[in-house]
Amino acid sequence: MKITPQRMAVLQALMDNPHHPTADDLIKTIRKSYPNISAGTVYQILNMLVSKKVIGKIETIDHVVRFDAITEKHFHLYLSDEHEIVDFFDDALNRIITDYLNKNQKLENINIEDIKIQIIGNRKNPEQK
Amino acid sequence: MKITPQRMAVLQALMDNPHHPTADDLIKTIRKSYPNISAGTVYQILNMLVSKKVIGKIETIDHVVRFDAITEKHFHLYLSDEHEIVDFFDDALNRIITDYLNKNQKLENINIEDIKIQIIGNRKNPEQK
DNA sequence: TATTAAATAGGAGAAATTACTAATTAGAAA
DNA sequence: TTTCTAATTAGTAATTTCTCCTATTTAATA
Repeated sequence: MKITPQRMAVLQALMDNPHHPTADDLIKTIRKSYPNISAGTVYQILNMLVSKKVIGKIETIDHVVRFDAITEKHFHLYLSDEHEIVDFFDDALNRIITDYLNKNQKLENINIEDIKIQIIGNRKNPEQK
Repeated sequence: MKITPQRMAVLQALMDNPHHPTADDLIKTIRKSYPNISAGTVYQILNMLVSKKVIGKIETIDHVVRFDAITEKHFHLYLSDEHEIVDFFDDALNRIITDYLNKNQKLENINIEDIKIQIIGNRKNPEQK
């Protein structure tokens, strides 16, 4: 995996943006300092980074693909009213679920690689963030 | 919500297919017996059924939108090698997670509407299904 | 039967993503 | 350094998936 200016720009742009940007968001950001980077290149780099597990690919409840620079294990809380994704870190929960599933007879023959949890909800008092 | 031949055909096709078909799969199936149903109509009906919670809309890890006739609460097990989605019913697990999250301080101000769990894995001995 | 509203077909169009190819670039070898 | 080779990229075309639009059809109502 070579280091190229395009790859650095994509990774930098994603690391600078904690709001789970879309491919298009990233293209627009990168083009401010790198006007003629190709959209195809950005898509290709994002896919490569995802396949190498350097970044994550997630999806909103309304089926928009977004990217995530945080690779530590975490869950996503989707605030549907606000169309916002909030990262949710909880090792204990992860352990509870993993242990539970590992003990499950039905999954005896399954090698569990990952568990994804999406919590869908909304703020009880939206006015006071 | 009127009963029309198109709506019946969409629902029937989805109920007859336990493999979480895509919209396109459904269109092809329905056209065998109903050659000139419009793709737009199928999409529109699927969306309506989803919004009325008659059916579910899910997504593979490779971001393909699929539909699911089963509306009981369940999780999805993605067998990535086989590109297959298996339904996974486990009320106990659902309760464990729900209780845990409801007790969580960080989610105090959040009204949890739904929890989606996707287990990603593969068979340990793929030859002997 | 006439009227009205809802639903559909069929095609155009939009958005996101991929495929392709020629040109460029990076790193290795000489 | 220069040359070579393979990987990478830009730019564009094409594809896929899905939505939008409108004329037509169908169904329900009076």
